[in-house]
Amino acid sequence: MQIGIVAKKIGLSVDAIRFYERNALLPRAARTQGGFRRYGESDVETLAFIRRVQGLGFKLSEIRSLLKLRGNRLQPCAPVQRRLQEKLVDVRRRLTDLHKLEHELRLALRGCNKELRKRSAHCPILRETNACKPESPK
Amino acid sequence: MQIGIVAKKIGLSVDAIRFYERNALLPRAARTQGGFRRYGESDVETLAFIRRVQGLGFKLSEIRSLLKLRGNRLQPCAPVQRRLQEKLVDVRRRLTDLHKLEHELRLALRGCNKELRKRSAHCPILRETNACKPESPK
DNA sequence: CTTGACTCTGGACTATACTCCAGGGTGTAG
DNA sequence: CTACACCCTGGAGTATAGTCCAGAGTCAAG
Repeated sequence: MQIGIVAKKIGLSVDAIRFYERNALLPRAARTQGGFRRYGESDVETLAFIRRVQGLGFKLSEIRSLLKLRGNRLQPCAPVQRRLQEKLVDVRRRLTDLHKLEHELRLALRGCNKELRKRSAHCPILRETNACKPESPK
Repeated sequence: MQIGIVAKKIGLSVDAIRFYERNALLPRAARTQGGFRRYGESDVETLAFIRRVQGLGFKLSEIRSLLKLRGNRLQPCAPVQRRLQEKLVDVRRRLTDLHKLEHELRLALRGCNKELRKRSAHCPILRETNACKPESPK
């Protein structure tokens, strides 16, 4: 298969596949005499794997390390599990942060609404008053 | 006040303040003969404002537009409210996405645990089987 | 052999919000 | 006057995950 076919099959751009090769997510593909990349089913599977774990929130550098485990003959679950666990922790931290942000935004909006009910057009966010104090995010 | 003092006061780096000036978040500061920036209280307030809304999740380009409203004599609440509302929608979308991701990760981990209970060390994530199908995140 | 679709490489570019640097000038206390 | 801390400018670098490009070559069909 040539790269365009694979790209279509997996739903990636040709450029993305070449990018993965350049960045050691894929081995250097076999070539025709003319220099065209030739792919087989196992390449397609690798790309599908990449998409799969990317969908789990892993970044390419992390995927590189997952791919090494995958290349291992006895594909050991434990290290994968550890990575999943870490990623879950990370996602939960981001969830917490976003929930806080949502809260702050709702507070700020409440401030605006209050002002509008008073028929004042002056915005409490724009005023210097600490209308909403987001505790300087580090 | 010179820039270092302001930086300390607000909790920003000197470089960040200069960066804001270069990027039109702050007006070009007044200078001494020697070319040192001189700041007054209103500059400090502007910087505090920037930090405040940055804490609400606004990016610098959005803050630039908020700063225009702030410069307006009658600081109108309505447009600010609209922006807050949009930001809230955005944050909620991100929350939804992250919740989905958390779910996927928990599913994947469950797959690993099941495998370990079977005393098999082979990882369902690493196998080509669609152990977890993240629906190609377009 | 020609045509048209496809592919090759290397490098530049995108967005974000800064940080870090060199090489030089300034301000002020002693 | 001399230190020494501070400041100036312009530009490069950081991380991420690619995209887009020019200029050239290749492949398969007709």
